[in-house]
Amino acid sequence: MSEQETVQTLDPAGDERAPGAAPAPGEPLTKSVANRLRDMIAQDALPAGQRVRERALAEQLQVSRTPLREALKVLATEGLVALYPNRGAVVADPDPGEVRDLLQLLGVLEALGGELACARASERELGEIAALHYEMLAAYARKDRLTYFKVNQKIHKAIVAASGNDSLIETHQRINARLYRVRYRSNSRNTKWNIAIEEHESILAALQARDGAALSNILRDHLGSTWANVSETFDDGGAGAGG
Amino acid sequence: MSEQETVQTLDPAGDERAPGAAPAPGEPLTKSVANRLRDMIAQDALPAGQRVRERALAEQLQVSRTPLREALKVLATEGLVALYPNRGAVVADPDPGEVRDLLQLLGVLEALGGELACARASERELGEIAALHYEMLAAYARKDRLTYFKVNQKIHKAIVAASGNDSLIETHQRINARLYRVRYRSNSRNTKWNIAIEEHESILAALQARDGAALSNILRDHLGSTWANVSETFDDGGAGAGG
DNA sequence: GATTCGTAAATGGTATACAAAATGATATGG
DNA sequence: CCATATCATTTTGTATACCATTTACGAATC
Repeated sequence: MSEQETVQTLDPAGDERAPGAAPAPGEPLTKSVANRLRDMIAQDALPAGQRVRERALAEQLQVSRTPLREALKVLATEGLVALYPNRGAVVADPDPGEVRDLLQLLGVLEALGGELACARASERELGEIAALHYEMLAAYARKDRLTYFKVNQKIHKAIVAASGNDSLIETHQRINARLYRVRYRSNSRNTKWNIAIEEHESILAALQARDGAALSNILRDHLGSTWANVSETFDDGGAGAGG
Repeated sequence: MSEQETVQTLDPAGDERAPGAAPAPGEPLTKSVANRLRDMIAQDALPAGQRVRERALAEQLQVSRTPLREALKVLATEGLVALYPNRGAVVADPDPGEVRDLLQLLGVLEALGGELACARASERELGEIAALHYEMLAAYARKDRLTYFKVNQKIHKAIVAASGNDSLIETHQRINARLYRVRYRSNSRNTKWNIAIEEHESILAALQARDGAALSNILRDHLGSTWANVSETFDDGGAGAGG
């Protein structure tokens, strides 16, 4: 049997999906709950380090414990929560070392994505990335940190998406999700904003020149400077994730 | 902060764990079932493309449907099975394009692992990798393909483990698991065995010289030739070229 | 004879109930 | 006043029951 139809990956984690309770028809509750939990973690509705009470959360989400527990197992596999036997789930709270490791990993993923994108991206995809780049510059000119952050994420996602390597795209999305909260926090205190902008100019240039080797190196270094910013937030404010 | 204790990652997928029904005390059934399913998939007890019947499998494993379903959700997140809404689970059966993508991804993961290993591995770790290397040569001399395959896997795993980057180690393990079956099959028909051996000599040399840049490049190319072997096992001869 | 519609069996999705373990409080003894 | 042990409550783990959807099979019709 070779029916392929619409496969349920249980983890699309697409761009902007409607928050709240938007139940797609015929969609398993587990998937819907997993998506909602990811959003809640990303926007600190479920703060890092906080214990997750199944019954309370299930009631809040208007579902039974069964799909919630299945979703938690998925989130645990993705590294967004940690499971302790007989003691439930805790929202993941990566320490500096873990964040550094994740950024290092994300670096090589984006490096590969950029290299493949240079070789395989369509002109239309390159144009869209360029458009996002200028959107980002606009946000920078307005000192609109929130918009900058979101568009910045879109750019990196678009570059990897242009690689055409689905496994890479999914892995990148997953690692990125684990860093979302930390990077969001770091973004609001980023003191080296201009450096990031300069690097992005190089990124766009290499991409438009389809210089895969150059783009690959830039992207790795780019996340190196991201680490420089993020690590600062661990020094001063970050310590006690007040729980 | 800092109760770390024994965190349940739900996916250690350690080396050789006892097959059959080895119930660890106090271990959640979901985790145990997930491990058993991974083994069953790896050794074709659950053939690729086969539909998974929940009730039958649950009875076979002597558990109820609940932990089995939770385990299937985890395996789906790992890409080992695909879930179709209201139509159940199917063991993943990657097509050539997907295998090529996964190998490309695995390549950059091992490249990073090798680079970090050169910088951070202890002498003891290097010694163990060298020992495995000679074990592999022994299996090659005996034309013992099964032992060769297993030791080969151990070597690559050990290199990445020596990187010290836990997130990288876990991601590598996960991508590798998705390729295990295909590579196992390809191993039994590998016609370029000597080339792989030569490459492994270079790998060991670069590692012992702690030449991270060199090892990084070799490991990427190494999986390129792995693709050359694997693609032969697909009847149509493989679509598209490697990297 | 092929196709389509209807019905029945089977399968997956969700909720609930029960059992085991852990956490927290309280009381008691030092 | 503090430490410890015991007990009640809470919470997780697992199994089972119920419902919705899908799928297979057969009959009727074109």
